[in-house]
Amino acid sequence: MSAGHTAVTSPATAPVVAEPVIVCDTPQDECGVRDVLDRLGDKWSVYVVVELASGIRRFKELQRAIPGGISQRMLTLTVRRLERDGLVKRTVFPTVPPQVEYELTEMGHSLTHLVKALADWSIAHRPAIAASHEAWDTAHQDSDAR
Amino acid sequence: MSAGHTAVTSPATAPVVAEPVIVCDTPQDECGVRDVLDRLGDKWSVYVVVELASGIRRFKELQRAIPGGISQRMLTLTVRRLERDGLVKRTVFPTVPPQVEYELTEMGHSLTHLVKALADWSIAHRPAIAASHEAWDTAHQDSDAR
DNA sequence: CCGTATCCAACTAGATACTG
DNA sequence: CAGTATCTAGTTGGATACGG
Repeated sequence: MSAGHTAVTSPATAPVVAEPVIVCDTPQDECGVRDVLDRLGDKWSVYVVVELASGIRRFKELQRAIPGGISQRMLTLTVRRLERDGLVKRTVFPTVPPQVEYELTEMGHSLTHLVKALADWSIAHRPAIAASHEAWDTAHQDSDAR
Repeated sequence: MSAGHTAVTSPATAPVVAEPVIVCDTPQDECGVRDVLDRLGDKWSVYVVVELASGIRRFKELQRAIPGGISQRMLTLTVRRLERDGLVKRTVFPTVPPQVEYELTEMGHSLTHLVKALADWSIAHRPAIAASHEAWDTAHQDSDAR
């Protein structure tokens, strides 16, 4: 195609977009990304999904396994929400003392694939992000905070 | 066999785990999923990334394009954070009036692939989740506080 | 046009105590 | 053991006004 000629409107000339820019059809409607994020974006849901990905867990087991120490209240809320979403199945055994088991549903398991992808990306780019942080902080230590 | 009598130890018998249960090596350390989620889990970051996936945008363009109407404050905070993370590149043109352009970095573009995966999952499972919600609500409209 | 600063409302999450 | 209820602290996000 013809070389650069009239880039009147914007100072930027090259689109630079290397990839096919995959996203979605309707930028105005957030395509549904928000849905998943509203589900996993909270503080604990991911931990529960990750732990449950390894198998069936009881309430207390779940609580102990989750790093950071989740409170009973938050674990209950999180697990209830996941159950309502159909990602987790809750089974109550009418024993004494009571026993409740949690496990991922099929849909819940399919989510673990996404979580895995997220983790992979995170680990792969962690050094780059850390470097970017340092560069930014260095460049802004005078004008920014303090 | 015997009726509900002594199911003391563990009522669950079969592991039921169909998939290879892919997640990560260290369940105790959240594997790094939290990192990405802390980045995308907020209210606006994803919208910015999605919009920027289509090309270079100016501040005002970004603000107008984002559904729901983001405030200047939040757009600034969001975009600054993404810049610090190395996902977005910010270019200032010393013109009058000032002009600032935002675009995804290479790393930012790689993130759009994840966002796409998230969107796909969301759209694919949206009906199932909605159905689950309805079922749950119906089953709990009596015992739960509406 | 592109922000920054300040104040304030809303939501989220923790600690604690109590129930079945 | 597995929750529920209540109260409170911390964080997030919006509105507005002002500055470069």
